[in-house]
Amino acid sequence: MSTKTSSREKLLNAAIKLVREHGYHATSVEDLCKEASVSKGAFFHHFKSKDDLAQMAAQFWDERTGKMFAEAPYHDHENPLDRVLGYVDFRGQIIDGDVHEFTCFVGTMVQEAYRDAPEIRRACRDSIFGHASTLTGDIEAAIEEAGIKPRWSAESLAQHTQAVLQGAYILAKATDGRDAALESVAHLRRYIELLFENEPRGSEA
Amino acid sequence: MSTKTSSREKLLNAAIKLVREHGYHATSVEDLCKEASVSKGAFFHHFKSKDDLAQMAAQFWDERTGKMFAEAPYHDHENPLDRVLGYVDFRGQIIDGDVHEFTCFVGTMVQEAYRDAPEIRRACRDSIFGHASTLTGDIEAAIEEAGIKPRWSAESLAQHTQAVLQGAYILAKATDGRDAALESVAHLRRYIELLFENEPRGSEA
DNA sequence: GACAACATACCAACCGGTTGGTATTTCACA
DNA sequence: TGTGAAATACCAACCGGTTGGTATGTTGTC
Repeated sequence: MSTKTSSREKLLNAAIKLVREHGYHATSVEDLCKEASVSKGAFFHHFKSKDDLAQMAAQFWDERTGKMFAEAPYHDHENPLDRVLGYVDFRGQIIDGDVHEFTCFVGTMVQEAYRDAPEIRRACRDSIFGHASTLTGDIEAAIEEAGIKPRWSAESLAQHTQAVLQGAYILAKATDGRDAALESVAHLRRYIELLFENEPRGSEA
Repeated sequence: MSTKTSSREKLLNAAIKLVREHGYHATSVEDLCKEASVSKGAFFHHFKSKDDLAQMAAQFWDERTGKMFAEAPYHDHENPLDRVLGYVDFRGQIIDGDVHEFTCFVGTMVQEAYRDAPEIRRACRDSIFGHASTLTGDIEAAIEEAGIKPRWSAESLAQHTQAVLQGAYILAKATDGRDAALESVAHLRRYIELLFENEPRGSEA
């Protein structure tokens, strides 16, 4: 339990920072070592390869963001729909600062790795869809509480929230600003509100 | 008017193909030359640099897809809302084949270039938002026809459709399949339907 | 003295880009 | 219509720098 961060963790954090800024292939092993203030020897002591680091960084990101969302205040709402909408609001709140500070590490990386690095792809997929699955319980409860029989599944809506967020980040990158992203999050919130206001109640439409 | 495609155009097409498959930085100039069956000399005769090709390819993609959407059948609907929903359905229909065949070239590239290559970023932004703007007219007409006074703007909804599509492509890449993307497009369609069913009519809510 | 945790020096392959040169097309003017 | 000079289109060989990865040595700790 040393006070200073281990080399391994410094490299993991460097990967998250530099990949979000420049992308995976544009970030060299030397860039990562410089950012983490470690030698190349240390890098290859802790990781088999650059791809190995990427895979581990995806898991590290998943754990880090997992904790952050688990501790977020939106879980405190009694009403399950309020928890879902609270999640969306929370996602809007953390769209702040520079683009590379609020965009998604695994969403960025999977675009560069999905075809040529299947292990990275799977690690990113697990992070995105694992995070989405933390929403399905609340969505299911909201469906039950509203007494509706939707044609869409809770899982599908949870995954759709991730699609909207990932797409919002692309608009943010394209414009180099957060405004377009926030607009999309507002549309997502409105969609969920409409879904629970207007689905047919207690019958298959 | 020669029958064979020019070297310049072959390189542009090679860029679109290889960047969609492997990403921008993972695609080397030599890869592009091999794919286009031209020499490196020809490459640098037609383009100042790799970044220059990328910028030109973004414009080329914009023109190509612009024609494709201009000729698509959804414009034929009399009702403007049907044209908007027809557009979304059309976007769903072209999500077919391998992932790299239906994903967006400029959306992929802007993620790798937004910070270090501002000219590429701008070219990608112009393509995405220019395409979005082809929808605003129909959305405005649909608003007028429905007699609603929405809190959202036509432009904002048009841009949101692009966010959903870009995000859908990320889910497709993460899963290496189209199913999750199609689900998100279905959610987008449902959102637009709900917006025009349920907005307050003729008054500010 | 065994082992993890590094550091240094190094490598072959590859990178974007340049060079000097040639084949082909275009076009003004006799 | 013929001609020559300029512009265009292209090619193979090459360049210095960078790449991911390795080989070998050193240090601190149990």
